[in-house]
Amino acid sequence: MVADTFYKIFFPLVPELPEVEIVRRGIAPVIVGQTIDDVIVRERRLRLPVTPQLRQKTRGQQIREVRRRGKYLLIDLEGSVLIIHLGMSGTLYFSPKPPTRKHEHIGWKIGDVFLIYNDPRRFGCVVWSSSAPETHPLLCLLGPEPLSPTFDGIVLRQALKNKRTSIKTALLNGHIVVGVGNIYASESLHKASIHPQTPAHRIGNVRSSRLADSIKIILHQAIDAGGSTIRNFTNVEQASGYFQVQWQVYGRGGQPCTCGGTVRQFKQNGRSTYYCPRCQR
DNA sequence: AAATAATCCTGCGGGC
DNA sequence: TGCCCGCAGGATTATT
Repeated sequence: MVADTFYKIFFPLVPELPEVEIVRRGIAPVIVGQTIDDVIVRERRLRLPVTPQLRQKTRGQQIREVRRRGKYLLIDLEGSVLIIHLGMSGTLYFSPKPPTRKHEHIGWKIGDVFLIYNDPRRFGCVVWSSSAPETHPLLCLLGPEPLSPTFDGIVLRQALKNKRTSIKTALLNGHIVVGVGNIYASESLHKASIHPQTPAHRIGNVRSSRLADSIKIILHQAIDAGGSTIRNFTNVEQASGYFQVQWQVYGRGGQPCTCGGTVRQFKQNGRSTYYCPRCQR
């Protein structure tokens, strides 16, 4: 039973893999095994239009499992699946009331609570699919999971060796690896001491191995920081510790790096990149 | 064919 | 105080 107060998980960051994983861990224990009693759709104009099937095909369905693929959340039903992406401003949280507030686009009535999809910028999507999510157009071309044991320096080097674009741009494209967005790309490259403008094919075996390890460590740290404070999504106060995560370079232009250098900011493909010119080569 | 630019959208903060 | 502008970025589409 969720308390009758309005609780909302708010991420100050754009949801990347760790944030989606934390959402997954937060909602799974509450909804797995439960039945979707009803679906309220208030706004269909998301990145992909919300279809009538989202309500028609899922009412009365039991929730079997909650999985994650990259930045996509997968809610398995009985022979079908909900594919949810939080875009840049999406949040999922529980409320005792149906969705009525601004940007509360979708609400699932599950037992005595509502799971609310809130997304001010509407860059996210909520899709119902009757086929296996792995074959869905949204997911079928995605690269490897960075936290999978099969993702390592060898795999990364192989994927980078024919790419002439910069390593930072390569990390963001979803084909080399999934789940790494603008923030964790900068952080991972800093940890691996790699300059963000390095051509991808110039990253050899040694640095590929270091980068793969760095990505895993950075993502795990973020998940642990959130996961250790957000036990479930019924108490927003417990989330405060998550906000205290300190990035090494992201958002710190002009400030000192731990190496004694000064963090710099510049644009790559319209996206802000942060790095330290002293320790990243 | 691959790399880059434009696009969607709202909230927020700076400047005046 | 309020308005305008720029900025923020995930993923798709269009263009070079």
